[in-house]
Amino acid sequence: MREEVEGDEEPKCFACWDWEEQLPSPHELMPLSQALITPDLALAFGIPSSSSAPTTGADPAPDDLLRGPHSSDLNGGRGEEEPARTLKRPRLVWTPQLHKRFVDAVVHVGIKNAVPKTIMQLMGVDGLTRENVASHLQKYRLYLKRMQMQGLSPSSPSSVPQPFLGRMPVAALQHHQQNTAPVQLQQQHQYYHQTHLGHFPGCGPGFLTRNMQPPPVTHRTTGLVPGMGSAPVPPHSTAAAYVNTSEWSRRGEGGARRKELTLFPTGED
DNA sequence: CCCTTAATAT
DNA sequence: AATATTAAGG
Repeated sequence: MREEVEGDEEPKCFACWDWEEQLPSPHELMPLSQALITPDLALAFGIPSSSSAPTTGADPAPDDLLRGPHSSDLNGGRGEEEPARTLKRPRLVWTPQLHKRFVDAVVHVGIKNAVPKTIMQLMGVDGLTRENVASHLQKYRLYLKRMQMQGLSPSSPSSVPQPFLGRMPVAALQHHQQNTAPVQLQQQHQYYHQTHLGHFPGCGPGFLTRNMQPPPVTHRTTGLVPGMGSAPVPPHSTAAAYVNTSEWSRRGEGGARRKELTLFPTGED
């Protein structure tokens, strides 16, 4: 079923935002919780853009990218949106901001209710799919599990000998009320006011430490990783590992990497 | 149907 | 390596 369509490269690459240098400080660029996806994609997928009406959800029809023969209907009776045919959405890039939002949502509802759908809704990032979240959640859980294991591994031959991390700051796993759910779920940006979870290891020495973009370290000192809230970054530790960077411009030799979707919430942080 | 997990693909 | 997708089981 997976047929791939090759050869849709886009000459444009926004790979170089220099927001690190000069953020438009005036006010937020976006009102709140508005996902940024390339317009092309938004249209192509008929993703409900809160800003512009999805034109009846059907298809505005520009199909720049897909020259598809717009067959009347293919969904045999299922009159749904079908622009998404043959199109692959770019891989989602979990930026620290996005991840933060994810973690906040998880913590907010408590582990028990933290299922993909709910998380997705709470995050209120449009363009985010349940699969996106599910996949991330799966990984996130593995991460948490490892964290726990380190805490209590009395005699496991295979216990990971991590030099650091002698504790298990995993807060989400245990506490948090059995939130039966007063969580308001609406549709649009649903970023509840974040529960001042003062600190939470959104990402530790193993999670999102990769494509971390250097946050606007204007005056915030500390190499705080946006994704981990204000985790107790060891004063001298390796926390610095995040300065990575832009894989955007490196890593791949020839030139054409896959398109990536970096939708991100207006980082309200 | 949705969720979870593991395995696998890209 | 990070995500996506799928398969299988609940």
